[in-house]
Amino acid sequence: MRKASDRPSATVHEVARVAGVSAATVSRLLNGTAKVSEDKRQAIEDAIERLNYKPNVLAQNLKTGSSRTIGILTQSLVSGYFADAMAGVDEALQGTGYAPLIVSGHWHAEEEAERIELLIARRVDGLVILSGKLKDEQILGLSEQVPIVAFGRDLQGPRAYGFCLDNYRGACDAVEHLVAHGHRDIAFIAGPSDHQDALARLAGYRDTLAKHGIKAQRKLVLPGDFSESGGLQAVEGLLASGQPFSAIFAANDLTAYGARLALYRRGIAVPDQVSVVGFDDLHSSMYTTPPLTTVRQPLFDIGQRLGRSILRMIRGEPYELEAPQPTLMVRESVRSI
Amino acid sequence: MRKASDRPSATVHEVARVAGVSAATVSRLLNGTAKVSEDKRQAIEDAIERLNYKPNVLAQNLKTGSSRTIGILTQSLVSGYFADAMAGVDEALQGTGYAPLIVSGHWHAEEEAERIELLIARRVDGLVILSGKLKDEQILGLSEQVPIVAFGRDLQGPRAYGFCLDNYRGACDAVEHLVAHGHRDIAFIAGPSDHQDALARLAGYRDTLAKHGIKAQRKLVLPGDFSESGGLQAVEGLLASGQPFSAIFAANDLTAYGARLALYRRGIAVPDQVSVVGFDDLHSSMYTTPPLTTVRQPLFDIGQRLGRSILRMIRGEPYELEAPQPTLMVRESVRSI
DNA sequence: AATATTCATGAAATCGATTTCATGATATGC
DNA sequence: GCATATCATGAAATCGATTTCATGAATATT
Repeated sequence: MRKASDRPSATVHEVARVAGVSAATVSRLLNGTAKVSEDKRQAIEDAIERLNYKPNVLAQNLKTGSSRTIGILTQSLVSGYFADAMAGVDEALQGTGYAPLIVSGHWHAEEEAERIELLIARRVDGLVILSGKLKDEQILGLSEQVPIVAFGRDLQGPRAYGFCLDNYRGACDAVEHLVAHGHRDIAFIAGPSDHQDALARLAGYRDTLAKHGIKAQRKLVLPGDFSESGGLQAVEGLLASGQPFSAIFAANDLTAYGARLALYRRGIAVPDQVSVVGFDDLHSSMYTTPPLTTVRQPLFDIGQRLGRSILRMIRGEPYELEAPQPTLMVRESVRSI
Repeated sequence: MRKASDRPSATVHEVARVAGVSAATVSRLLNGTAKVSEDKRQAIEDAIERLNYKPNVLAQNLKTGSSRTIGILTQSLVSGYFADAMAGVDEALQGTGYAPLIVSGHWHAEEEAERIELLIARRVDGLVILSGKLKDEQILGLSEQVPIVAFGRDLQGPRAYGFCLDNYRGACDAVEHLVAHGHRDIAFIAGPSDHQDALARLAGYRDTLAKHGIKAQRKLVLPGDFSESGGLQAVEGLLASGQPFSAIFAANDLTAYGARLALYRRGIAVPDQVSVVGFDDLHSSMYTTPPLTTVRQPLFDIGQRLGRSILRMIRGEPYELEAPQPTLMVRESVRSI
């Protein structure tokens, strides 16, 4: 089914020769840069058809100085959290002629800087940064070379713009929910102490307890690391400490999964004996047993906004600025006492 | 902290002028294409340092006709299954100068073909295909334009090579495990009926039952679609049918999650009343309650092999051919009866 | 009808590297 | 000591598009 003409790699010049015009005219027609007469248009289109001409993107890139590529810096390729955001960016890029170039920094500032260097060397037209450990000034500096939008940091510069989800508010909502269900001995499994989001969630937890006149128990705040094993260990520690508690607020869903498993292992029923609330709303949280009540981050939506914004920024158009809001997804892991 | 010389975009010619040599010599030094005398080497390196010269990748791409890019066709950007494989490919590409360009076909042949077209237009040097609905002949055809390695299909061509995991064997192992634990009424929740892997798993299920002289009950084979909701509905249907069963083998982990939730909703304990086995071994399967016994596909490893193989193929070197084996991960969702 | 504009078009320059080809300078062989 | 082979090097061509600039034709203006 393969016509001889299927062989690609005809050039503008060949097309021009066959159509009896100059290469300039072909280019003009293709890019709509200038009007070309009807008869030549026809001739050129015929030639293109006949030769199965496809412009050489590499040559276009060189000439225009742009790779029609958007760099995405994520922190993990296997995290459902980041995957959602990346899918959003991808969606926003669909049909625009831009393709995403994805690299991972693995939560390591040096590696991030290195990967971004690579992206810039490849002449990405814009950069989407998802969280990470780079300092704001570094990003601002980088933005002199390439426009940047970021999630997970508050940035504002001529060519850099970043926003955070309101983690504090999300945490408040979660704890309010537990308090409203009669819980007062609420444990919190924290995230990494050098992580902005984790800190905001901790603050929301503390302030909400205080607001309701609940004394904060030191022993109820457990260290964690945003991973399942961290959650598991935290709960094992909590159980071992003998400190009474009726609910757990985990700094993220993975932590909640681990906590859930630790309770299961000890034969403690969720939510009948202990209630659990997470943060993030990963896909799988809808299908845990029981389905997890958690604070939703609309990551796909965030990704889309980032994608649209970076395109706007590249084109010099104004871009949107409102940060999305977290919402509490009430499912089945919390019970009134 | 930004020196004036930090401004990039010096060219070979500027470097050549500053170093008092020709552009050709600079290129030769940088690529090691030919020997250059010690004094010139020194001069060139000084000039590069002084001008903060970075080769323009876009120009290199045009001249060499390669983009130093590997296309990855996945079926979903948010699936933990594919994410693992992509991470493996990424890992294999690390430090080789090749970057991955990821597109998703969403299990839709036309979309796959379209995206691949895009990748080829971008002059990817190689293509990694993860599963999908394209026909083998289509892939073979594509491989005339670009070397291809694929997972999830058996391919063998001059510039195309694909392998599958032994899904049949994995399914046999799973069912053997259940039988060995005394189960005879084993339900199977299938995958999409147009999916090669799903069919192989079904065959493994049937054959293993037969091998043990267990009569296959039609009502014990439920339709599914590789998703949680499919698993949930399947079990609801099974329960409604009144057909007795003591174990469920789900065609993949997501299905198992859904099945698990359906049982939970009816107050049926896993594994005490019903045992469950999955397939894939997603990360989260280690932290479900109970942790899921499942057949592991070493997807990261597979991704690495794919990445290494495509690089080899591009360079014209011989590449590895052995397919990886599935292994049963025994955890806590199966109990003897 | 004569001049001023507008307009479509092609030739050639350009983007920034790599590579061929020619050349003059060494090194080697007899 | 002369011819030949080897070698480092630079000038120029090349990859395949886009874009500037010049030009002659067509149209508008008075």
